[in-house]
Amino acid sequence: MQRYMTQQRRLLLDYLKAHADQSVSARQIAGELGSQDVSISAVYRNLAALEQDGSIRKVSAPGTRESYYQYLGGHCCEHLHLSCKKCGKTFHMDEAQTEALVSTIAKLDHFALDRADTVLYGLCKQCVERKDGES
Amino acid sequence: MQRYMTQQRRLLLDYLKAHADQSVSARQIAGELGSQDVSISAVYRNLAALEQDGSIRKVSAPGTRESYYQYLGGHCCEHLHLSCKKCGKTFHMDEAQTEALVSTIAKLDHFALDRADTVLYGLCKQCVERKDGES
DNA sequence: CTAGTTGCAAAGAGTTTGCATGGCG
DNA sequence: CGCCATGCAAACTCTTTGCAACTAG
Repeated sequence: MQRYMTQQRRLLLDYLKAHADQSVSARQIAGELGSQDVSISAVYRNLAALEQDGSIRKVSAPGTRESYYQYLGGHCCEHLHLSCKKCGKTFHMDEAQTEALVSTIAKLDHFALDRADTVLYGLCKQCVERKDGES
Repeated sequence: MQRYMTQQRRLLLDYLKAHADQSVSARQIAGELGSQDVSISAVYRNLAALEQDGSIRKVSAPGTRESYYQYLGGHCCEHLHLSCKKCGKTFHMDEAQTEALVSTIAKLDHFALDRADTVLYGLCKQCVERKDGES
Protein backbone atom coordinates (compact mmCIF):
# COMPACT_ATOMS: atom_id res chain seq x y z
CA MET A 1 0.00 0.00 0.00
CA GLN A 2 1.23 3.45 -0.92
CA ARG A 3 2.05 5.87 1.87
CA TYR A 4 1.34 9.57 1.89
CA MET A 5 3.58 11.77 3.99
CA THR A 6 0.93 13.65 5.89
CA GLN A 7 1.63 16.34 8.39
CA GLN A 8 0.73 13.96 11.20
CA ARG A 9 3.02 11.23 9.97
CA ARG A 10 5.79 13.76 9.66
CA LEU A 11 5.30 15.00 13.21
CA LEU A 12 5.14 11.50 14.57
CA LEU A 13 8.28 10.43 12.79
CA ASP A 14 10.13 13.51 13.93
CA TYR A 15 9.06 12.89 17.46
CA LEU A 16 10.22 9.30 17.34
CA LYS A 17 13.56 10.28 15.85
CA ALA A 18 14.05 12.93 18.48
CA HIS A 19 13.49 10.30 21.13
CA ALA A 20 15.34 7.53 19.36
CA ASP A 21 17.29 6.67 22.48
CA GLN A 22 14.22 5.78 24.51
CA SER A 23 10.98 3.94 24.24
CA VAL A 24 7.88 6.07 24.16
CA SER A 25 4.28 5.10 24.63
CA ALA A 26 1.38 6.02 22.38
CA ARG A 27 -0.04 8.09 25.20
CA GLN A 28 3.14 10.11 25.57
CA ILE A 29 3.21 10.76 21.86
CA ALA A 30 -0.43 11.69 21.66
CA GLY A 31 0.05 13.89 24.68
CA GLU A 32 2.82 15.90 23.10
CA LEU A 33 1.57 15.98 19.55
CA GLY A 34 -2.06 16.30 20.47
CA SER A 35 -1.68 20.03 20.67
CA GLN A 36 -0.52 19.95 17.07
CA ASP A 37 -3.54 18.21 15.66
CA VAL A 38 -2.63 14.58 15.87
CA SER A 39 -5.39 12.40 17.20
CA ILE A 40 -4.77 9.27 19.20
CA SER A 41 -6.11 7.09 16.42
CA ALA A 42 -3.74 8.67 13.92
CA VAL A 43 -0.92 7.96 16.32
CA TYR A 44 -1.85 4.30 16.60
CA ARG A 45 -2.46 3.91 12.89
CA ASN A 46 0.84 5.48 12.01
CA LEU A 47 2.71 3.52 14.59
CA ALA A 48 1.28 0.36 13.08
CA ALA A 49 2.24 1.48 9.59
CA LEU A 50 5.75 2.43 10.62
CA GLU A 51 6.19 -0.82 12.44
CA GLN A 52 5.20 -2.68 9.30
CA ASP A 53 7.74 -0.70 7.35
CA GLY A 54 10.35 -1.69 9.89
CA SER A 55 11.01 1.91 10.82
CA ILE A 56 10.06 1.47 14.41
CA ARG A 57 9.75 -1.33 16.88
CA LYS A 58 7.06 -2.09 19.39
CA VAL A 59 8.07 -3.52 22.72
CA SER A 60 6.04 -4.43 25.74
CA ALA A 61 7.92 -3.89 28.95
CA PRO A 62 7.21 -6.32 31.77
CA GLY A 63 4.86 -4.97 34.38
CA THR A 64 3.45 -2.22 32.24
CA ARG A 65 0.12 -2.20 30.56
CA GLU A 66 0.82 -0.15 27.47
CA SER A 67 3.22 -0.79 24.63
CA TYR A 68 6.29 1.25 23.90
CA TYR A 69 7.74 2.21 20.57
CA GLN A 70 11.21 3.06 19.47
CA TYR A 71 12.75 4.40 16.33
CA LEU A 72 15.18 2.19 14.48
CA GLY A 73 17.59 4.34 12.55
CA GLY A 74 17.26 2.23 9.45
CA HIS A 75 19.65 -0.45 10.59
CA CYS A 76 17.00 -2.53 12.16
CA CYS A 77 17.63 -5.93 13.52
CA GLU A 78 21.37 -6.30 13.51
CA HIS A 79 21.75 -5.87 17.20
CA LEU A 80 20.03 -6.64 20.45
CA HIS A 81 18.54 -3.92 22.58
CA LEU A 82 19.20 -3.14 26.18
CA SER A 83 16.33 -1.40 27.86
CA CYS A 84 16.81 0.36 31.16
CA LYS A 85 13.91 -0.27 33.50
CA LYS A 86 14.57 2.91 35.41
CA CYS A 87 15.23 5.66 32.92
CA GLY A 88 13.48 4.01 29.97
CA LYS A 89 16.34 4.56 27.58
CA THR A 90 17.20 1.96 25.00
CA PHE A 91 20.76 1.07 24.24
CA HIS A 92 21.92 -0.72 21.16
CA MET A 93 24.31 -3.50 21.79
CA ASP A 94 27.37 -3.52 19.62
CA GLU A 95 26.95 -5.71 16.54
CA ALA A 96 30.01 -7.77 17.24
CA GLN A 97 28.85 -8.44 20.77
CA THR A 98 25.40 -9.29 19.57
CA GLU A 99 26.84 -11.69 17.08
CA ALA A 100 28.94 -13.34 19.75
CA LEU A 101 26.05 -13.62 22.13
CA VAL A 102 23.67 -15.01 19.56
CA SER A 103 26.08 -17.63 18.39
CA THR A 104 27.08 -18.57 21.91
CA ILE A 105 23.46 -19.22 22.76
CA ALA A 106 23.00 -21.07 19.52
CA LYS A 107 25.85 -23.40 20.42
CA LEU A 108 24.97 -23.97 24.04
CA ASP A 109 21.22 -24.23 23.84
CA HIS A 110 20.54 -24.91 20.19
CA PHE A 111 18.35 -21.87 20.37
CA ALA A 112 18.05 -19.46 17.43
CA LEU A 113 17.78 -16.11 19.14
CA ASP A 114 15.62 -13.57 17.41
CA ARG A 115 17.24 -10.18 17.45
CA ALA A 116 14.09 -8.42 16.43
CA ASP A 117 11.99 -9.61 19.33
CA THR A 118 14.48 -9.88 22.10
CA VAL A 119 15.04 -7.06 24.51
CA LEU A 120 17.30 -7.35 27.51
CA TYR A 121 15.97 -5.56 30.58
CA GLY A 122 17.99 -4.18 33.41
CA LEU A 123 19.69 -1.06 34.63
CA CYS A 124 22.04 1.06 32.59
CA LYS A 125 25.34 2.27 33.92
CA GLN A 126 24.04 5.63 35.08
CA CYS A 127 21.05 4.19 36.87
CA VAL A 128 23.19 1.58 38.56
CA GLU A 129 25.50 4.27 39.85
CA ARG A 130 22.92 6.67 41.19
CA LYS A 131 20.62 4.07 42.58
CA ASP A 132 18.04 6.60 43.66
CA GLY A 133 15.32 8.84 42.25
CA GLU A 134 15.24 10.45 38.80
CA SER A 135 13.47 9.63 35.60
CA MET B 1 -0.99 -11.86 53.78
CA GLN B 2 -1.91 -15.41 54.61
CA ARG B 3 -2.94 -17.65 51.74
CA TYR B 4 -5.68 -20.24 51.82
CA MET B 5 -5.37 -23.18 49.51
CA THR B 6 -8.78 -23.05 47.93
CA GLN B 7 -10.03 -25.49 45.38
CA GLN B 8 -9.58 -22.87 42.67
CA ARG B 9 -6.02 -22.10 43.65
CA ARG B 10 -5.26 -25.80 43.70
CA LEU B 11 -6.67 -26.31 40.20
CA LEU B 12 -4.85 -23.30 38.84
CA LEU B 13 -1.55 -24.37 40.33
CA ASP B 14 -1.96 -27.89 39.02
CA TYR B 15 -2.72 -26.55 35.60
CA LEU B 16 0.33 -24.32 35.61
CA LYS B 17 2.56 -27.13 36.78
CA ALA B 18 1.21 -29.45 34.12
CA HIS B 19 2.10 -26.83 31.53
CA ALA B 20 5.33 -25.74 33.15
CA ASP B 21 7.21 -26.03 29.89
CA GLN B 22 5.12 -23.42 28.11
CA SER B 23 3.56 -20.06 28.67
CA VAL B 24 -0.20 -19.98 29.04
CA SER B 25 -2.58 -17.07 28.94
CA ALA B 26 -5.27 -16.24 31.46
CA ARG B 27 -7.86 -16.93 28.80
CA GLN B 28 -6.51 -20.39 28.11
CA ILE B 29 -6.54 -21.18 31.80
CA ALA B 30 -10.01 -19.83 32.35
CA GLY B 31 -11.16 -21.71 29.29
CA GLU B 32 -9.96 -25.04 30.59
CA LEU B 33 -10.75 -24.57 34.25
CA GLY B 34 -13.96 -22.68 33.67
CA SER B 35 -15.87 -25.92 33.48
CA GLN B 36 -14.57 -26.72 36.96
CA ASP B 37 -15.87 -23.62 38.67
CA VAL B 38 -13.02 -21.20 38.33
CA SER B 39 -14.07 -17.75 37.26
CA ILE B 40 -11.89 -15.47 35.21
CA SER B 41 -11.47 -13.08 38.10
CA ALA B 42 -10.29 -15.86 40.36
CA VAL B 43 -7.79 -16.80 37.68
CA TYR B 44 -6.43 -13.29 37.50
CA ARG B 45 -6.38 -12.81 41.25
CA ASN B 46 -4.59 -16.06 41.80
CA LEU B 47 -2.12 -15.41 39.05
CA ALA B 48 -1.30 -12.11 40.70
CA ALA B 49 -0.91 -13.77 44.08
CA LEU B 50 1.26 -16.53 42.72
CA GLU B 51 3.38 -14.05 40.86
CA GLN B 52 3.93 -12.13 44.07
CA ASP B 53 4.97 -15.33 45.79
CA GLY B 54 7.44 -15.90 43.02
CA SER B 55 5.80 -19.18 42.02
CA ILE B 56 5.01 -18.05 38.53
CA ARG B 57 6.21 -15.45 36.10
CA LYS B 58 4.29 -13.12 33.86
CA VAL B 59 5.68 -12.40 30.44
CA SER B 60 4.38 -10.30 27.61
CA ALA B 61 5.32 -11.71 24.28
CA PRO B 62 5.95 -9.21 21.49
CA GLY B 63 3.06 -8.83 19.12
CA THR B 64 0.47 -10.32 21.42
CA ARG B 65 -2.17 -8.52 23.33
CA GLU B 66 -2.51 -10.66 26.39
CA SER B 67 0.04 -11.69 29.00
CA TYR B 68 1.35 -15.17 29.45
CA TYR B 69 2.21 -16.96 32.62
CA GLN B 70 4.62 -19.73 33.40
CA TYR B 71 5.32 -21.88 36.38
CA LEU B 72 8.71 -21.58 38.01
CA GLY B 73 9.57 -24.78 39.80
CA GLY B 74 10.64 -22.94 42.91
CA HIS B 75 14.07 -21.93 41.67
CA CYS B 76 12.97 -18.60 40.37
CA CYS B 77 15.29 -15.98 39.06
CA GLU B 78 18.62 -17.69 38.85
CA HIS B 79 18.53 -18.14 35.15
CA LEU B 80 17.36 -16.50 31.99
CA HIS B 81 14.50 -17.90 29.97
CA LEU B 82 14.43 -18.83 26.34
CA SER B 83 10.99 -18.63 24.82
CA CYS B 84 10.25 -20.31 21.52
CA LYS B 85 8.08 -18.13 19.33
CA LYS B 86 6.77 -21.07 17.40
CA CYS B 87 5.89 -23.79 19.87
CA GLY B 88 5.51 -21.50 22.88
CA LYS B 89 7.68 -23.59 25.14
CA THR B 90 9.96 -21.98 27.65
CA PHE B 91 13.46 -23.24 28.24
CA HIS B 92 15.56 -22.47 31.24
CA MET B 93 19.08 -21.45 30.49
CA ASP B 94 21.73 -23.17 32.50
CA GLU B 95 22.73 -21.16 35.56
CA ALA B 96 26.39 -21.14 34.68
CA GLN B 97 25.64 -19.87 31.20
CA THR B 98 23.31 -17.26 32.57
CA GLU B 99 25.96 -16.11 34.96
CA ALA B 100 28.48 -15.88 32.17
CA LEU B 101 26.11 -13.98 29.91
CA VAL B 102 25.05 -11.53 32.58
CA SER B 103 28.57 -10.74 33.60
CA THR B 104 29.73 -10.46 30.01
CA ILE B 105 27.07 -7.88 29.33
CA ALA B 106 27.88 -6.14 32.57
CA LYS B 107 31.49 -5.81 31.46
CA LEU B 108 30.90 -4.80 27.88
CA ASP B 109 27.97 -2.48 28.27
CA HIS B 110 27.97 -1.60 31.93
CA PHE B 111 24.47 -2.90 31.91
CA ALA B 112 23.01 -4.75 34.90
CA LEU B 113 20.84 -7.36 33.26
CA ASP B 114 17.72 -8.30 35.15
CA ARG B 115 17.18 -12.04 35.08
CA ALA B 116 13.64 -11.76 36.29
CA ASP B 117 12.44 -9.55 33.50
CA THR B 118 14.50 -10.66 30.58
CA VAL B 119 13.27 -13.28 28.19
CA LEU B 120 15.13 -14.24 25.06
CA TYR B 121 12.89 -14.94 22.10
CA GLY B 122 13.65 -17.14 19.18
CA LEU B 123 13.26 -20.67 17.92
CA CYS B 124 14.11 -23.78 19.86
CA LYS B 125 16.12 -26.60 18.37
CA GLN B 126 13.12 -28.64 17.29
CA CYS B 127 11.38 -25.73 15.64
CA VAL B 128 14.54 -24.71 13.84
CA GLU B 129 14.89 -28.19 12.44
CA ARG B 130 11.38 -28.70 11.20
CA LYS B 131 10.86 -25.22 9.92
CA ASP B 132 7.26 -25.82 8.95
CA GLY B 133 3.82 -26.12 10.51
CA GLU B 134 2.99 -27.54 13.93
CA SER B 135 2.21 -26.04 17.25
C1' DC C 1 -15.31 -17.53 64.02
C1' DT C 2 -12.49 -14.50 60.85
C1' DA C 3 -9.70 -13.30 57.34
C1' DG C 4 -8.93 -14.55 52.83
C1' DT C 5 -11.53 -15.93 48.43
C1' DT C 6 -15.07 -16.39 45.12
C1' DG C 7 -18.42 -15.11 41.32
C1' DC C 8 -20.71 -11.63 39.15
C1' DA C 9 -21.13 -7.60 36.95
C1' DA C 10 -19.46 -3.20 36.17
C1' DA C 11 -15.54 -0.23 35.63
C1' DG C 12 -10.97 0.82 33.50
C1' DA C 13 -7.16 1.13 30.35
C1' DG C 14 -5.15 0.55 26.06
C1' DT C 15 -6.01 -0.21 21.36
C1' DT C 16 -8.80 -0.83 17.20
C1' DT C 17 -12.39 0.29 13.83
C1' DG C 18 -16.50 2.34 11.01
C1' DC C 19 -17.68 6.27 8.78
C1' DA C 20 -17.83 10.60 6.67
C1' DT C 21 -14.66 14.35 5.76
C1' DG C 22 -10.25 16.14 4.42
C1' DG C 23 -5.62 16.22 2.07
C1' DC C 24 -1.47 14.35 -0.61
C1' DG C 25 0.32 13.60 -4.98
C1' DC D 1 -9.35 13.66 -9.02
C1' DG D 2 -8.64 9.15 -6.51
C1' DC D 3 -6.92 6.92 -2.91
C1' DC D 4 -5.04 7.27 1.46
C1' DA D 5 -5.33 9.36 5.99
C1' DT D 6 -7.74 11.84 9.64
C1' DG D 7 -10.93 12.79 13.60
C1' DC D 8 -14.48 11.35 16.33
C1' DA D 9 -16.85 8.23 18.82
C1' DA D 10 -18.13 3.74 19.56
C1' DA D 11 -16.52 -0.99 19.93
C1' DC D 12 -13.32 -4.41 21.67
C1' DT D 13 -10.18 -6.96 24.53
C1' DC D 14 -7.70 -7.77 28.46
C1' DT D 15 -7.51 -6.88 33.23
C1' DT D 16 -9.00 -4.93 37.63
C1' DT D 17 -12.32 -3.91 41.30
C1' DG D 18 -16.59 -3.42 44.49
C1' DC D 19 -19.60 -6.16 46.85
C1' DA D 20 -22.09 -9.60 49.19
C1' DA D 21 -21.90 -14.56 49.86
C1' DC D 22 -18.82 -18.30 51.03
C1' DT D 23 -14.98 -21.30 52.83
C1' DA D 24 -10.39 -22.83 54.64
C1' DG D 25 -8.04 -23.23 58.83
